Amino acid sequence: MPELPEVETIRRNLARTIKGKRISRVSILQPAMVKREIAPPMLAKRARNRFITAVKRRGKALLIFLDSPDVIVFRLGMTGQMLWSSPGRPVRRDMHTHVIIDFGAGERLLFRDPRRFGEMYLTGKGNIECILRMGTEPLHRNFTPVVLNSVINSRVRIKQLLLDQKKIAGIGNIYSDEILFEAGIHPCTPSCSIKGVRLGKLHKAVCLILREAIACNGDTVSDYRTAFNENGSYQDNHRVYQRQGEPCLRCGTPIERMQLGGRSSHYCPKCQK
DNA sequence: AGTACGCCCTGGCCGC
DNA sequence: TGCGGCCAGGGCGTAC
Repeated sequence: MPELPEVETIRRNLARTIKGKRISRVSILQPAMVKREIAPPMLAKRARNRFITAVKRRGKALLIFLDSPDVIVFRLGMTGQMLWSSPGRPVRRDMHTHVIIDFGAGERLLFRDPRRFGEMYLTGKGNIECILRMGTEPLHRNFTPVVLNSVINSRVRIKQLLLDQKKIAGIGNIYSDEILFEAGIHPCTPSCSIKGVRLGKLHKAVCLILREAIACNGDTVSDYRTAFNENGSYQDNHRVYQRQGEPCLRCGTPIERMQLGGRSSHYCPKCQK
């Protein structure tokens, strides 16, 4: 499932391929995937003939900036993919391909999403923050232990808090489990009870795990692919995620799994207190 | 207001 | 072997 490291990998791929290019056509094959007030035909019309000035990311959202007041926002949900297709390495569209952005000369970007939890929309550049309403960017240099302390101010269990995009942007179910293991913190710990050394460890773990995952080009547990249709490799580095029953890599205790707020949570009962 | 939960969707996997 | 049913979960809407 695309979380911050996966979207960042795709962003870097697209910055190399589509930045500076002109959109010749936008084909919306599945109009239901286009959300918000601007209807699919209008979106296609407003994006047509526009140059792409930048490819950015905010949390798990991918932002394609146009040389107009508009920006195209993609949210990939659980199984969304952004696939780059060129004459040298063509990608064939299938029943799960919902949008095709053509650049001419056989170059195109495909938005695919089998489970259709993703979405696409067009909005004004000035509206982005207002629409996304996301919290702090964990890899930005202004994300400090002091900032982390200020957002973990509730009694909500830390696992659920890490998943709250309004608090910290971009962390999903895989990385929240991996971060809490790295920090040695039990997922049920009340957020506001994490102070001092433990807070420092948590801050360090957030930065470390996310950077490590980006270095791996993300985590392919199921559908995620880079924009070049390649697998990530972070799944080979899981300490706890989907390792229930297997020995903890640190102490050998079997990894446990529990439901927390409707999401599965994996942890070592001995290493995480 | 802050928190909890159900819903959307479909491929893959499990068990009979 | 085949098929029915259930599970995964990001983000939002609703309920309490």
